[in-house]
Amino acid sequence: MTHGGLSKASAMKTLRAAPKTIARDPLATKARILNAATKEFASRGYDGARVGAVVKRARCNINLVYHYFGNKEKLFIAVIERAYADIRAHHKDMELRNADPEDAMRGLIVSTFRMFVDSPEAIGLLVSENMHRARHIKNSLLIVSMYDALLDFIRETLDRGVAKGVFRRGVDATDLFISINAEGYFYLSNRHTLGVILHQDFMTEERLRQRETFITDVIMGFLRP
Amino acid sequence: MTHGGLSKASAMKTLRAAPKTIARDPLATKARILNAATKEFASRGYDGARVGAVVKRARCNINLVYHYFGNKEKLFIAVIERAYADIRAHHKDMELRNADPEDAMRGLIVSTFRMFVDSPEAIGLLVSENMHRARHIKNSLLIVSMYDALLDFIRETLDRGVAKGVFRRGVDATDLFISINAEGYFYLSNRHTLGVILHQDFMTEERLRQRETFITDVIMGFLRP
Amino acid sequence: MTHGGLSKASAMKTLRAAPKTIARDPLATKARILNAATKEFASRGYDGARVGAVVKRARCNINLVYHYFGNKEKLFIAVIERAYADIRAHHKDMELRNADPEDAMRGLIVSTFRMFVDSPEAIGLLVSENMHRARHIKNSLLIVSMYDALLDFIRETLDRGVAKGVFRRGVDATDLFISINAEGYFYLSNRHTLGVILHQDFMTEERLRQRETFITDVIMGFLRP
Amino acid sequence: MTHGGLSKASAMKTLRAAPKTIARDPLATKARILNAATKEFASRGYDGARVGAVVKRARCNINLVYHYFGNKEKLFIAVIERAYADIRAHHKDMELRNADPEDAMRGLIVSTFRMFVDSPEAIGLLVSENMHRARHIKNSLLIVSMYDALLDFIRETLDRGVAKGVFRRGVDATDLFISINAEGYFYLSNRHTLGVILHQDFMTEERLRQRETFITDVIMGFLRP
DNA sequence: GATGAATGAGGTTTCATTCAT
DNA sequence: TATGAATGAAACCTCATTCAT
Repeated sequence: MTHGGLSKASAMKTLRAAPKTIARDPLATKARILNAATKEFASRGYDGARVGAVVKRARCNINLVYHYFGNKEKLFIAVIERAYADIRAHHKDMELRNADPEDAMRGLIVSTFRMFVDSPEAIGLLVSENMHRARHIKNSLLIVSMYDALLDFIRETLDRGVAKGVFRRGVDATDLFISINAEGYFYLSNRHTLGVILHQDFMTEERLRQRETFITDVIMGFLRP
Repeated sequence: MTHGGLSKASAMKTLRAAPKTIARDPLATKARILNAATKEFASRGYDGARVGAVVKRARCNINLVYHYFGNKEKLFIAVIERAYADIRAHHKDMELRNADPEDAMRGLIVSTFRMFVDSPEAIGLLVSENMHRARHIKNSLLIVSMYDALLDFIRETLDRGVAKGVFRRGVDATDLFISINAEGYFYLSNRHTLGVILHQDFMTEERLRQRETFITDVIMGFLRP
Repeated sequence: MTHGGLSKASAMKTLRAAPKTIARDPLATKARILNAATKEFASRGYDGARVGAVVKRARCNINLVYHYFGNKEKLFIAVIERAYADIRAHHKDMELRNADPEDAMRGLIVSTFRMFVDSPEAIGLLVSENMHRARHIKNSLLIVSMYDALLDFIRETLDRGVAKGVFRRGVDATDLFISINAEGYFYLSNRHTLGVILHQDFMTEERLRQRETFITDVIMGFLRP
Repeated sequence: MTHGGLSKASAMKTLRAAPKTIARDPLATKARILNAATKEFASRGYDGARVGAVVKRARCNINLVYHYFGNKEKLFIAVIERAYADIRAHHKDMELRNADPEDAMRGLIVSTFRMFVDSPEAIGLLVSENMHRARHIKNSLLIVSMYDALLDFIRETLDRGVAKGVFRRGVDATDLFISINAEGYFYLSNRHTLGVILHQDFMTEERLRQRETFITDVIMGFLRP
């Protein structure tokens, strides 16, 4: 997920007359709103987010938000739909790359962790959506079936590892998927409280590398036969 | 300055109405407020929580909240301080129980998971506190040093396991602590979105037992030499 | 932490009602608010003033006050800045009118008194601002230097009177300025308590004329060599 | 007026058992409340004053205020009645002291100014009472006739001065009384705004002496035949 | 006499949303 | 398309006052 950078391309097109308002480029405006909303919702949560803050960040009039997205809730839905799509896309190109089951698994672990690190909005949006009991994504057919392929990939990789004799038998793919995500998600989502009770800064590049290695060790160590 | 003259009626009519009291058990009232606030903050987050909802749950006048706790933020601090104390107490009596390092580690894993299961508020409060960048617990000396002993326990258990030849060498206690928490926390905190994308109900007793076993397997499997 | 589970209904129902607009003349609305606020603050003081009373007088929605002025305090600042500007403007056109020092001084005395009489808000606002230890005007560069020119005028008039032999020597311009204001201000600001202890109505046109004459006599009598 | 010191005498009696509460001396408690209320009302005005602040200053329970004084308004009335009595008492012993009319007049001028300087509460209370259109003192028979004697004294002194040839003829006693008060009152009540627009500190002992001299010069200079 | 719990009313402010241009 | 004025609802909080002990 690379929001905040998404609008750069279309923002290029905005260099024209300039009538008296900044941008007269509907698509760019809409993208700017979506990017701004992503940051706002991710960092403050749905309830903490202010549509006033979104329009400030997007440097546009508040009514454009309502014009393009209807209301706060629909704006939020647009935000998480795009976020989920980005997350899933992030995984897709990795799935078919490795023939070796151990490399494939290691790739998934690292890619999952790095996705959370590189897309700080992802966690914030997931937090919000869970606080609201997944009310929004529940109705999104797109999202509901988004992870079927990924689960298949995990299952298949596990099977190939077992067949090759490098993975233990009987590991549940769903639980494994959850664990792979959990190890990175919790580390990042709770970095502030963890920082306080563990007296560390968890966001230095060095510490992140240590965590990446640790997570890989945990999962791969567990998978050993 | 446009002229206007002094206004017609003077104010100073401050005679208010007479109330009629009901309860009259201060400790119980305060406890009721704290319990109600815990539920409200945990389920809605700090921003989503409404002081009005707290008093409704606590069946008391709204001003008692301000009488006893000052304001919404101080009430929230009181809530998380108690929550942290409860969580920590939950671990304390477990720490000294097992001589065997493997049993001790298994005990910690299970106890951590069950704590999250049995105290649904814990996760909600942690979520909120992290969304606000831990700004409340940062100033709580009590909380800041709360986990030092637990970390020592983990370190010592790891050492004993290594000495006994049942644990691998060189495992970082902090990362292990994070992983043990992550495995249960994420499963529960994200159960709603996970439920949607994985088509499962993660809160049945059976599924919870499965997860408990899985987490134990992951950590203990990883720790194998 | 007492257990309680997540609460029943989720929030996020933020659909508000639809309003029906009336006016639509922003400048007039803003002016109406400022005028109403001037009266309210002047007659009740800053603390006694109610934003609700302002909007009632201005016949507008309460939020427009916040839309245009930010908050109660900023509204108050806007009110006193305008009031000071009006007071000062009241004096300005008088300063250059008289070549004769005695006429000039008499003009200042009368004009000061009449300004207080004609702008009943002025006194109320000054009272309020002094009760709050001038904390609002302190930061107003405009107001801070507003009276420098008037003081120069007084100084110069005194000098010319001394040179002409009609004023006594050594009169402090600042103290004279204070006295000229004091004589009218106190008479008007304290008219209610004075009315009670002196058994008079101080606001009849006749009584006001008597006071005007008296003040002129006091100052000019004092200035005699 | 010497509030704030009034309770010292009766506070002496408080040195006894100390059951568990600070003072068990009703008179001292009542006096403490009255002194505290005087300061609070004087510095904040009626509307700005908080009965909570009064009880904090008086170090007593809030209900004692209601027990002794009924409510906020009655407390305020008690405060200004005592203040007026003190002001009047301040003048009384000066009235009969001087046989010489000029000395008597000078004495009144100085004594009035010093009364305002030494009793900072006096001005604050007068300000409040005038903002509320003298609502409270209007019904106080004591206060209504309090100044009759003082006015007589001024009239008589003026007459004696005219007879002696040192005062001008035809000066109105009421207006003179107002002016004598105005010169000191305004200087002190408006010292904050004056400080800002005139760039001076008006409360240094030196500046106060300068003002005292100036006021005396103004009135006595005016009274010259 | 003294205390602290409890209450109701209302005040300021925020915020999502819609109307009018 | 874009803008800013206008609106209603509700949130947090304060404060004077009274009840119960």
